[in-house]
Amino acid sequence: MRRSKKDRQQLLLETIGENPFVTDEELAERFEVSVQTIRLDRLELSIPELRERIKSVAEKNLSDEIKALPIEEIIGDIIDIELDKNAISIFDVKHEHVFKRNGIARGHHLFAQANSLAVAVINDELALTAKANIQFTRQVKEGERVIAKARVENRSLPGRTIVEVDSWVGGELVFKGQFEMYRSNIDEKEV
Amino acid sequence: MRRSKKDRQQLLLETIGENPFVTDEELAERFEVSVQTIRLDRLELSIPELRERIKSVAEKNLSDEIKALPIEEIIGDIIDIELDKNAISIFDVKHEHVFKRNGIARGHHLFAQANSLAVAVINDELALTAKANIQFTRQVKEGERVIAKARVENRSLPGRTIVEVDSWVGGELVFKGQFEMYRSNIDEKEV
DNA sequence: CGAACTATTATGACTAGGTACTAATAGTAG
DNA sequence: CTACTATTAGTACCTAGTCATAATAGTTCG
Repeated sequence: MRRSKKDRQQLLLETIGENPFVTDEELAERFEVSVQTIRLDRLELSIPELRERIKSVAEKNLSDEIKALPIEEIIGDIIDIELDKNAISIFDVKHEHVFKRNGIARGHHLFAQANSLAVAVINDELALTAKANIQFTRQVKEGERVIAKARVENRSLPGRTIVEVDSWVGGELVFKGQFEMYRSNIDEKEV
Repeated sequence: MRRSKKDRQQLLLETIGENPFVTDEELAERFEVSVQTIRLDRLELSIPELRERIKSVAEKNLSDEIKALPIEEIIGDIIDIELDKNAISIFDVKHEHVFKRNGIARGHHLFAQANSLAVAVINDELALTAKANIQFTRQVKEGERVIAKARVENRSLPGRTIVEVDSWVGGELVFKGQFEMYRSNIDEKEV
């Protein structure tokens, strides 16, 4: 045994988690076991075969697109949403989001996350940002995870909705914005 | 012939475009032709097989680096710049920048262009946005060219610089923002 | 009329990346 | 020694195709 069964299976989960596109054959080579062993492992761990994995990734994508009234191209992953009330999204700051020179996240990514969330939380297909008032209260670095929390204010004008978005890294406030959103379905009943 | 070859192939393109998960067999039933005919059609139209289609949908989704924003160092092309004074950039609104639903540009792209320009115009390697006050004054559609003009205000505070950015499409103002930028190379503490 | 051509269908051999099942072997524990 | 686990091997079968070849039906040209 190169590794214990348990270790290998743990690694297998991680490996497939990172890259669902890997075949049993490739995995067998990587772990220096036979293809059959990999298949037994997958069976025990209830990991579906390659094609099913790919399919589910694709379906997840497609279903996002279908249900995509507001959620078309959100920056960050929405993990919780209650339309017209509040929403939370996560955005992991990666290498491509930061200034090369100092590793600090470019402001527009934080803005994009907040703006996306503000658009998404509004229960309106055509929500658009009209104005925004924002502050970057702390610099965000590569590798940090930004949690944005949006809440819709009640004191909204007709046809306009105010959304407050606060973004946090750990316990620290890194971004604060007030978004004035235009909405189209002012007094209409919508589905 | 139930339909002409041309009609069927046109419909085939649309059908697969709407639902890439459909098999040749299902298509054959739908169009009342043999599976072989469907395959010939796909060959002529260069439509890849089901598995390849699913895979590409999945891959598109998985590369959230692309999804997260293909934002390089600068959004838009800077066509004129005078450090600490003013700068101009051009940003062409393409398909990937707009809401699918209505073809209106997502606010964060206009913000990103303006923010990028505000950072660039500051004669400081480590310029960062501290606050911004922005307005989206007119909707921008796919295909339009946005010209952003940044000018640095003199009335800046120590360690801070105010940059005004106005963005235009043709003669119309589409975006207006006031950016308060940090700068490090004034005798201030490191940021 | 027959030859030429297009469109369609059928057939068979082969492929990747599996599932499901059976069987053999190596190594360890009681 | 026996029981058991872990691993490997092999076979048949599956889906959703590719590729090549051939047969057939219908139409058009001369």
